[in-house]
Amino acid sequence: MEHDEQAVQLLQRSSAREHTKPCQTSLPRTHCQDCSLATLCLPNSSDFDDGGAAIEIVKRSRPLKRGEYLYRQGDQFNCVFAVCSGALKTFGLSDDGEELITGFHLPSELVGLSGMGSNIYPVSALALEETQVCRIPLKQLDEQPLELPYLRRRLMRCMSRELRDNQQMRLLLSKKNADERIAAFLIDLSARFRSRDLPANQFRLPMLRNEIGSYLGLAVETVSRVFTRFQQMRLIAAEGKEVHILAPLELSTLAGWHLDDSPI
Amino acid sequence: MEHDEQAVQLLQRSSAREHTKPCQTSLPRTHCQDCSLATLCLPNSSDFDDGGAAIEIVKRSRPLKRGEYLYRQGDQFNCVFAVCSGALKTFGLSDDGEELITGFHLPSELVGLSGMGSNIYPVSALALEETQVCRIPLKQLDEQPLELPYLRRRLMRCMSRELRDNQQMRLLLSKKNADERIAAFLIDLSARFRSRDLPANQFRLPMLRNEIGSYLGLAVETVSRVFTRFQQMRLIAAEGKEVHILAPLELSTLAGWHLDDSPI
DNA sequence: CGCGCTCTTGAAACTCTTCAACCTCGGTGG
DNA sequence: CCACCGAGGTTGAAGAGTTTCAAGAGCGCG
Repeated sequence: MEHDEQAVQLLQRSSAREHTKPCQTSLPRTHCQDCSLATLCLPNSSDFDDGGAAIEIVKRSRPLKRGEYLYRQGDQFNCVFAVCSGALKTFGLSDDGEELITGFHLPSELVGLSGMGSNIYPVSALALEETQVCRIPLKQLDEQPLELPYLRRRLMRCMSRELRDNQQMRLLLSKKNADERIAAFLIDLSARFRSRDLPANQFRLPMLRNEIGSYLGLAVETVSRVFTRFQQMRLIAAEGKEVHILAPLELSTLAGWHLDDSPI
Repeated sequence: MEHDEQAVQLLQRSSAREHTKPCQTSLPRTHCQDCSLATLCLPNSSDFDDGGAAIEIVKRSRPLKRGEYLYRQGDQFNCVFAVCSGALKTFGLSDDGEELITGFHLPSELVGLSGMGSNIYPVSALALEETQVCRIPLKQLDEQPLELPYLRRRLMRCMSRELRDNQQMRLLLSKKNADERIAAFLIDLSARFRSRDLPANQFRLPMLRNEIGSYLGLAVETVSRVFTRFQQMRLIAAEGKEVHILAPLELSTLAGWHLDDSPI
């Protein structure tokens, strides 16, 4: 597992007209405009009053292998990342060295926002599978005020969104039992797949059972038991990481989302 | 309990030279410069490159009485608030109508950030005691990009801070037992009092036991039992809401903060 | 092929919640 | 002035849910 600076080695991005020779890693030159996630990663493209400036500073990194770090807890904060493909987890370490997962990040989602206000990343980010990200270099927003109103707003909105998600997770962790937590977790994942126009009721979990447990504040064994119980109840069909949601409505009811389901 | 719009009735702020006649509510005219919390609420005043513009838009509201709402869950997002005096709690409602507390807000701290990216406040904010706030009208940061770099940065930093605090709370809720939660809660409060140059080891809790429980994901009875146990262990002395921390170090150890204690 | 990791399952142990009772205190009204 | 009342707080005992410990099955990979 390499460290951030090596791991995220940036490509030289070719400008629109300029034709550069292929670099060693032979990665595709990319533009946000070409990206299949553009509408998700940069929503409201009508809002593009930066004249393309925002896009110019976003660069795609070389792919991360499974188990590779995007950044580590304590690293100097450089930039925020948008996931292009694959999946990441962010986590910190507890006193006894146990890994405590704070989030999973799928394509079209941003990673690293929590480091924004300070000099360092407060958690580590690691690839759960072959993963590609786009790097949004911000240095310190403090020292170098962004002159890109569009991107700034987008970041603001994402942070606010993450704040609300976090609060909802806190409610989940304080008040919900194991069944409700797993149900909510599956429904949440389902919605995130749907937002990418992927099958919402049939997907592959990018994380292990024990990672689900760490995220939801449950022991692995409990996660496993709940999965088994859900299958007996015909709510889901699961085979390893492959999951079919058989009864989405019942599952949603079980999850019992209440505060604000609507992401606005 | 009144609604936001009535509750937060703004004063006309007098300009520096202009002498206006007292208004009916006879509240003191205030400036950020005069505020005892200025260095906390607006840290790094050397950084004041807005030429005072940021300060101009901040207005102090009339005091809220205990039990009065600052805003309600679902209200349209108008502004962020800085607490001047008193204390607030923010909370949502669960399916069964139970109140779920997401945070306590003491003087010098901001309230309402989680509504920033959307049109509405995702939680309610209510005064735990006589409370005064300063209103920072932002409308929608989206539509009306702030031209106040200093204030914008301050908000950014606060959101990021809140993100990290939230993640730490999630760790607390997933992994810590009742003793550890209460210890962490007291240590956190202690630090927040200290940052205002108030006694860090002797303070009055602005919230009820059941509110502590709601915040920490514990039953009231559990909170009460832990308080009793801590007193038997001579970690604290508590009489109602009045708390003395007798053994700050032991309490910190018990709390076992690990991820990032340093607020940067 | 076997080793290790993941996942599953069972039984015991433990923590926290729930239910119920009681206490204290401050406010209110007789 | 005192009794009453309700809210907040404390304490005990029973019960539920989850963790922990232990063992075994499945599976991929060197």
